[in-house]
Amino acid sequence: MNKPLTAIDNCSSCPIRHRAVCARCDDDELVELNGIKFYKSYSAGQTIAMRGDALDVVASVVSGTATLERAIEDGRTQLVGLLLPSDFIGRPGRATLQYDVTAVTDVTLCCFYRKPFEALLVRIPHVQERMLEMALDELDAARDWMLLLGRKTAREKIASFLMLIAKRTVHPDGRVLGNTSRIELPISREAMANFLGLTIETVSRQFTGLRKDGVIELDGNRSVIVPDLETLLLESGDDSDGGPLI
Amino acid sequence: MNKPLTAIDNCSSCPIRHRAVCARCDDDELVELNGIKFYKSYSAGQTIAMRGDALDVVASVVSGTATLERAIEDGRTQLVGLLLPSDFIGRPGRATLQYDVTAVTDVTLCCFYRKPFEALLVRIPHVQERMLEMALDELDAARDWMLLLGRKTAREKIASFLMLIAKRTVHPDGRVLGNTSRIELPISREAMANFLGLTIETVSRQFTGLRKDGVIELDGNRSVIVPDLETLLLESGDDSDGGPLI
DNA sequence: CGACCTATTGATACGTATCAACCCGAGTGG
DNA sequence: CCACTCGGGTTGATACGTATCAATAGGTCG
Repeated sequence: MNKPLTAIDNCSSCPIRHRAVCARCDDDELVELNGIKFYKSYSAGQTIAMRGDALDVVASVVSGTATLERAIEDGRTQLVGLLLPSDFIGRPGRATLQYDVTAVTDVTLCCFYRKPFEALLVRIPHVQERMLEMALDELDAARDWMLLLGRKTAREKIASFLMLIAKRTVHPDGRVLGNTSRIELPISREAMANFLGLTIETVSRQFTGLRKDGVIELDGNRSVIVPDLETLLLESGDDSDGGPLI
Repeated sequence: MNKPLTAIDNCSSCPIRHRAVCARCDDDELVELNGIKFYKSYSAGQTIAMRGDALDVVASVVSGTATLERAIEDGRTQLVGLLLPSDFIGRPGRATLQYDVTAVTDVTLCCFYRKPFEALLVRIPHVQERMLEMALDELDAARDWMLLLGRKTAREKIASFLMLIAKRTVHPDGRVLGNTSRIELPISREAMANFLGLTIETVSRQFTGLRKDGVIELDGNRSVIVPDLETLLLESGDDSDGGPLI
């Protein structure tokens, strides 16, 4: 499913070249990054790292989907990040990982050892600028997610989640709204439940409810057809005047 | 209640000198910051800025408490940030504000016009480094908050909130746990409810419950005495092995 | 003193969790 | 080729936690 590594071992042909931490780098800087990067792949279901692990490596997601989650002892789990291609894993300046990272599909990472990467942050301001921009974007996303978790109903949560995936998936230059669209769900019902602060049963019931009301159609477990994205947006409880998210 | 502006108009005597965006600056850089900063004060209850406003100014909280919140049309509101001294308001590179910002106590801000501040970010890497560090800290805090909102019970939410305030309030060098402590609540029951994804009535009931169980004592509406912080920590549902947050 | 705001307490409703059964497609092995 | 099992998903009955609606209490200010 993933491109073989050989196809992307040169940064200039990398699929996340223009969205990841390296987005602003010029050719010279890219050469430097290229020199210290290495790829690592994980198969679906595999644990990439666990809370408390030493954080020796930071990485960008090149392909596939991973999750960031936080758990309490009694088993309750909250997904706190959905890592899609171009998203960054790990944090410069911190020695241990705060969250569990899991590959939900086959995943390929573009990795850097943390120490040299930190040194590089200082030398190449373009990387640091992009890191800051990405961190602030994630912060905004996290805050929207807090509104969802704290104040939205189960149905609104599901609709919001579908909109989120639709937005992240669609061509960055393309329009999103106003027409039929197929949404490929990157995660299972259980992961969705953990993302939305719900149980798997409630997630399932809300899918059924939205289907019966004609808002969505289901095509297998991992694919949703949305006849009218505007209707779905209304169900999500989000302001229409929210401004462009990407 | 606040120090008069004249007492802090020199950066070197500023109370947030070592925690705000300027924390890593040397004396020369401080002079440059000093040259373009200006103070602005708001009284308790005042709106500092609203969602959609042009973001011409960015600022650090010097004293007082402000909130960042997100609302949906029907009145549901979620607090997405609690801004205490040294916290930063606004985002370089973005032209409009995403959240409503309100002063909950009298607040003094150290302001910069956004454009010159952005230029300064490029010139003074120390500021950008610190901005990145602070953004990542906030991201971690937001993720912890997502766990709270999505998975914790009302009682755990209240206990977690009290622990959060205790941690932010205590002397940065001082120990927190193991002894009696008085926590001054910076916000009203309503704001707490909006922070925790609860109603004001539930917040009140949980306070009563924790009081009846001897976990806390109430001294007026804005002050909580905690006989044993360890007990409160247990009530919060957080792992004890969570590592130091600050 | 009365008006008002914030917080508390009470009665009840409602949404989601919980517990349990069932369905379905994919492997797997006889 | 079919029976079996297994994991993920759906559906149903019921329980429980928190929201909602309503009344009361306490403090502050005019």
